[in-house]
Amino acid sequence: MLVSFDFQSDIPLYMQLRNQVVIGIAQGKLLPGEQLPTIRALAEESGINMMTVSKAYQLLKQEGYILTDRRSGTVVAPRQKGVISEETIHGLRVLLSELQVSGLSEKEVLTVCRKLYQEGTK
Amino acid sequence: MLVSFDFQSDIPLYMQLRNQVVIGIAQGKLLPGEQLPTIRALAEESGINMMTVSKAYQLLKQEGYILTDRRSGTVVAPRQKGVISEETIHGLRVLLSELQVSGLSEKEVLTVCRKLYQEGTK
Amino acid sequence: MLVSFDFQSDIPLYMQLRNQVVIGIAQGKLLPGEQLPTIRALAEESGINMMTVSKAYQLLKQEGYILTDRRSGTVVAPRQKGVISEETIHGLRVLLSELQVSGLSEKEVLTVCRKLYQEGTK
Amino acid sequence: MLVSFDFQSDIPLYMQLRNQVVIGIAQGKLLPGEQLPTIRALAEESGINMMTVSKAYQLLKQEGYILTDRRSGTVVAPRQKGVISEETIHGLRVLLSELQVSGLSEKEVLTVCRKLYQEGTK
DNA sequence: GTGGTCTAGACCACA
DNA sequence: GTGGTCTAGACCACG
Repeated sequence: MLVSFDFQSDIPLYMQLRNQVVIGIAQGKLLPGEQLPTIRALAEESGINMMTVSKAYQLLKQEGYILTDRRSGTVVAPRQKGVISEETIHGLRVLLSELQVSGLSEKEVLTVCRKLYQEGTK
Repeated sequence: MLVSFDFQSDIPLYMQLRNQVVIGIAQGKLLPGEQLPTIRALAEESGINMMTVSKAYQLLKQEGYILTDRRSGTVVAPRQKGVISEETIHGLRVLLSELQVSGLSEKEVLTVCRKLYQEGTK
Repeated sequence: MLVSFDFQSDIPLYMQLRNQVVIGIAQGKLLPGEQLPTIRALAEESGINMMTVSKAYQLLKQEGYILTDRRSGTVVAPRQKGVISEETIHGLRVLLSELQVSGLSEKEVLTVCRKLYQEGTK
Repeated sequence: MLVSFDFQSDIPLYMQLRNQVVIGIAQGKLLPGEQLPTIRALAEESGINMMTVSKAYQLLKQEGYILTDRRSGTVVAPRQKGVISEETIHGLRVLLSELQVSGLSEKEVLTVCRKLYQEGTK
């Protein structure tokens, strides 16, 4: 699991990190129970501030993606059926609208989504 | 075409407006050539500032969703096959990962996407 | 001499008209003494407001490109060595800087300028 | 890098600032990677509003001249061959036509352009 | 009456 | 301390 950052992006660094962890879990690169790097380690190796890493970890914890284990530090949470947040659905609605307005048919859009989902299964 | 804002959301107002216009175009509630409310009118009826509306309009213009005719104000741009931006794909990858980690199967995810796309066709 | 307008441009219509007349004179499509269409005629055939045409004509007159002849209406002024305005030089400096920053060498920039100048001699 | 504004000019302040930055980059007074003054600092020292500076910076960012690094603020973008915009060429055509109508020969015009380009190389 | 520009403040998210 | 966002006004260019 490698993390990388685009310092010019308009997405905050802590959110970029959070997104990479979520994608990593989906792709199976991060397995339930697997230990995440310590805040200090991750901050040092990627050149970002410890507070930024901390903020990302806190968010991920709150969203249920990771949890703090007393013995082994921060680990990936066991998979469990979670609720789909309203924000996720709303974000999806916006992005799918963008694709639709760009001229993609329903079939084409579903093909894109299937491809992206399967990327997640790799 | 009605607009509404969530003043508690962490999504900036101008982006909320931009998103509603994009969704409106996808849903056919805003037709190509149709005139959008003037900046002042929209600002007044929705209780947000003129410059905030202006910012949203400028973003939409830059993205090719609308254009301002020097004679007739701001109108919805004619539909044309556009390029899919890298950001759209990246955002989609993140959201689909969230769904996947929440335990949704490929089939279920595609069902959600189809439903949302068809909402756009209404 | 045909005029055409881009109603979506950020250049005002009266300035677009003014520019087309200047280019037309440079290209020899408008000869000294040649009569320009009346304000009303030009406005009607091109679908813009009479006030807009009037504003362009007034600007062109003030800049010495055209003059009002008592007998024949508005005509192209006789060519004469004019002063180069400070704004022209400043505008040129900005545009040449843009080309330079885009990576064009002095030779390439001069080639572009020569080509554009010779277009004017057609 | 000093900035100065002509408050009587009909060129908007944000555009005057944008132009000065472009010229500064061309002249090598602003080097790739060099940090630009913060929005607040520039606004204060030049007596214009923060939002006006912000608007100029956003335009420059969009045009690829500068970029904002989430850690180190706003810096000059690394030079790279860019595309020449259609507007630049059109603007050049207008200005060269003005020179031509003023009576400058091709040789004289190219001399002017060479001089201005080399000013940029200083 | 339209959009564009600008001001002088304020608050917040980010790092 | 940085840029991003927002407000409530104002003035102007354009058509």
